[in-house]
Amino acid sequence: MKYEAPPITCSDCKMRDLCMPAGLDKDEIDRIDAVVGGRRRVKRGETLFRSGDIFVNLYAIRTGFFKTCVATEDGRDQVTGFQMAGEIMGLDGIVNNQHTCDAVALEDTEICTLPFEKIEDLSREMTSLQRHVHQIMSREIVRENGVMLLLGSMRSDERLAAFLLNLTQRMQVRGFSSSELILRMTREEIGSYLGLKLETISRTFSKFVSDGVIEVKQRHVRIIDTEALQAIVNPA
Amino acid sequence: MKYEAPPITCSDCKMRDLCMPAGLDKDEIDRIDAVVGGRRRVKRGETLFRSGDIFVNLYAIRTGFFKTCVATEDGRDQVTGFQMAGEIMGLDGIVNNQHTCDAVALEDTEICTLPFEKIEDLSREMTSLQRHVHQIMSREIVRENGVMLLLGSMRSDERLAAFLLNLTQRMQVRGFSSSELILRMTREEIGSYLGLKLETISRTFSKFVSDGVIEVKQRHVRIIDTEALQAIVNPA
DNA sequence: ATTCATAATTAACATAAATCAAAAACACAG
DNA sequence: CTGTGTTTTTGATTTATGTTAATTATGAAT
Repeated sequence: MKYEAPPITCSDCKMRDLCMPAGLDKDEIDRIDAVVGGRRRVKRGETLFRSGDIFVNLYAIRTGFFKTCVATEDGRDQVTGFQMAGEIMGLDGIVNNQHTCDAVALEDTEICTLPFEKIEDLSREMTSLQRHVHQIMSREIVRENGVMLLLGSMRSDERLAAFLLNLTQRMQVRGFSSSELILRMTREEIGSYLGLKLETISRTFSKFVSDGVIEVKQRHVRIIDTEALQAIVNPA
Repeated sequence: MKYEAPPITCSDCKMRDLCMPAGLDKDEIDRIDAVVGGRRRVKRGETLFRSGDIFVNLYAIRTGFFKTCVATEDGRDQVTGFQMAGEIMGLDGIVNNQHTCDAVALEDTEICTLPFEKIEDLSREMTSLQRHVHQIMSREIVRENGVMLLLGSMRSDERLAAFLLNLTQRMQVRGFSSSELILRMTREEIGSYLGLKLETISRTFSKFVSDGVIEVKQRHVRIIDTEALQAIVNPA
């Protein structure tokens, strides 16, 4: 089957340092490898899980970009995050055995399925894994705290600058350029995440361009002046 | 010492159902009791932990109300939550062994100290505790998703209505009236949490009063028409 | 009781961002 | 290459919320 993901193991995976605990020995890696339920592709626009689905697995992204969104009953929705390779999705489902958000692929992706019960079983035996699971969840809590700060007390230009810096930082950790950026999401999705309308995103991009802080060509963004962006986020 | 908290154990604690796993036998309760590091009072205005503090403990609230806030470098800050009896604080500290928010008592409180290493040790042996810790963290993630939805896509009256309903629901779980409410926080703190200014909170309260939805006398709020509040949050 | 500090209300006015609208740029199927 | 739908940009206008300011309530301290 041409579209099956290659049968790669965690030991071979370049994202290992991001989604697994650091400093494991060979045996420990194999034990984690054994709980990974499967790897599969999710194509652009497809949904990995959606609100209301029974929770069984966490998912690690091997390649590609996702968004997660929550919705009100009357149909408004809110992007709650953009996830990239090495990040874990599905933590929202643990508390009530049911997902409370949708995870949608923003480009063709490959994901690893992590049956949560098995993760729990193994993390009772492996302190490093237990610690890692706790850290992943805590990291998500801290991230969301930051988004609350952004949504609750920043202006539109501060929000967009913070967003761009966050993306480049995460890309840099993954070995990509910290000044060159290809956005996987629309202006509307960025706006939803930042609590703004797409027109405001577009206008703010234009303003940054005319101020010489970035260059924008479609979804391709080049950061010209990182310090200026930082100064926008954090006016001295 | 008059101001020492009484040496109450989890077995005696009325909040047990909220902060502990359900359905434990006597022995299991005792084992959890043994890891609780201590109980102490934190008075109104005092800080339980603050951003930058080394993370050692989680804290369970026995009585009283807290707020948590994060801050930008340039001094703006954002209330990220209001916590009440039975809720757990400090999860933000796990990921980097350092707290990233401040926890401030909004009235005189009693808290239980939960040394996190001991929690981790015990939860490797007690599946129910392990599961419980995961649920608490996941619940916090889901809560913050909800706040993001509120901050990112609701109007001021919708935000305040949602806030009031959330508070009454949580009070009701604790055996209090679902229509009678004493706010422990100022208008400014509510505003910070909801991404609004205190004047907007005050105006919106006044509007709700003149619409006959609530009665407000200082920090005392009486919900007259719950359905109307729900309709504001979720316009059909 | 009186004073002082903090909190809350209310009004008038300013502004950032939303809304409405139109055009341009682009992606892609045929 | 051509037509069609989506995404993006930009401008004109409106509006929700912020800002400023003055007044009143409340509670704590003496």
